[in-house]
Amino acid sequence: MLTRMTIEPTSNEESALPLRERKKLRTRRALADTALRMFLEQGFEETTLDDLVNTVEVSVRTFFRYYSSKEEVAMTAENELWEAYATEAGRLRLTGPALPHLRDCYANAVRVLPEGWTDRYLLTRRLAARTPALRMYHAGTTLDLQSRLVGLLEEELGVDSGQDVRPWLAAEMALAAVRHGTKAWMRAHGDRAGDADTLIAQVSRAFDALPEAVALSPDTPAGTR
Amino acid sequence: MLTRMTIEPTSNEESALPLRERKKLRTRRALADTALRMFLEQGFEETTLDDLVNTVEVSVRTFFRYYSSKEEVAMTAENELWEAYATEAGRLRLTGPALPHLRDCYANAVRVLPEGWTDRYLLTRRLAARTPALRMYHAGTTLDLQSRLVGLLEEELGVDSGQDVRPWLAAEMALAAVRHGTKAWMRAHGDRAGDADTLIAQVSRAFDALPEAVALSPDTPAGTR
DNA sequence: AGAGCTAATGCCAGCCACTGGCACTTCTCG
DNA sequence: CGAGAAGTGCCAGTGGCTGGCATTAGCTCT
Repeated sequence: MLTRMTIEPTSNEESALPLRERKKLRTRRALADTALRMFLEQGFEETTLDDLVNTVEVSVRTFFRYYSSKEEVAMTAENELWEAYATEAGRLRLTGPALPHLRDCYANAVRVLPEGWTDRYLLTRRLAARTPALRMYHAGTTLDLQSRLVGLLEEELGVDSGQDVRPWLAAEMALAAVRHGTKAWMRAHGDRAGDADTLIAQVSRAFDALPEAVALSPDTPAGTR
Repeated sequence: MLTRMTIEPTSNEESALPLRERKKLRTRRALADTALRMFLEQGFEETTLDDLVNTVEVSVRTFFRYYSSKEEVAMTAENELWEAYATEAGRLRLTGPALPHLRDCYANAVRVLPEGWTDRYLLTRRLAARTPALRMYHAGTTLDLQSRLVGLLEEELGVDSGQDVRPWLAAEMALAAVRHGTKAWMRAHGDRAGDADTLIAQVSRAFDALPEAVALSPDTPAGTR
């Protein structure tokens, strides 16, 4: 249907793609959006894959051509963030200390994400917070990201991550800051939508708390929130 | 239970237990040992649960009364370590800086583990290193441990982990040090058995590298291995 | 020593996530 | 428009995991 489109009709958005690609994108999004909605409404375990694919009206087989697991489709929004984070981190040169750099890369990544992402992300995190299987999956996916960050640090610093634990430790710290900054962000939002700037602020705050955390001791009580 | 047993027969080992308990323990160990062996020989994915339970000669149903997943039985040795670590951390008072304290608790935990544990652990880690599903599972189980450590830090430091990210960050750092110290330990052992002291040494080294990792920067190249 | 209790096990039937193979439809491009 | 490719659906199957119930085996008490 609608074969030509030579004159570029509306040409709005990213939909200047061939028809087939647009349909794929629609299916992909329908799956992720419906999954998130259904999982939030009836629970992750309680919603079967059949429920989901029947609602979206695709076959199970097709679902698995888009997403490799039930967990993955639930965490789409987060995976988009990881993708953006890795891209940003690979794009910028490292000129100063590694952790502030990774902090800024995170901020850029969040800003790069499309309109409306923040809301989906908040919902995704809320779902994950009450679903053990998704917390597990989350922990797993950060392993990939971690390796990628180490690869970049290794390159920029000219160290060998096979010999030097520090790049690994730094990457772990960055991800820890992201995780717990995000948690603080979620806590701050009772149920109204969160905004990207607050997210960035909370995560940055967590990054900045890293040095205090290393030195954490009964003698030095006070600190950032 | 254990009504009489007044004369204490052989009384060797921990097997001064009632017969039924001893059988359970034997089944439990047979499952873990056989699983580890089979997974290493033919691969984790390639070995079905049926293979395992047929070899040990128990029913599938019984298997799941001992272990809650295929992953768990594979990682038994590591779970013993987490258990010991949490126990040690809960046992000792925190008098100085948190991270050195957690480092020492880890060392104690390793020393508390029974004879022969180190070998099983090395094999377990080797298996995990080549099995994505187990790396995922590993990442998941550390979440539990992390919460427990935070609970303890919270108590000792009198801070509210709901308001203060630092205990979370410190716990993450401790686990990061454990993970990458362990990795270094495994690298050091081509294929001969590793010993507990070297493990402790490598993990302690990683703990001590944490401050350097926070400060990691192109300007400060050198550092611990 | 034997009866009665309870814990542990085995068997069966089933759910659900996930996969390979093949036929069929739908878009694309020359 | 027609050929080839890309995407989809159906089907049958595997494997991890669970609930329910009958059966067995260790424990306890007299």
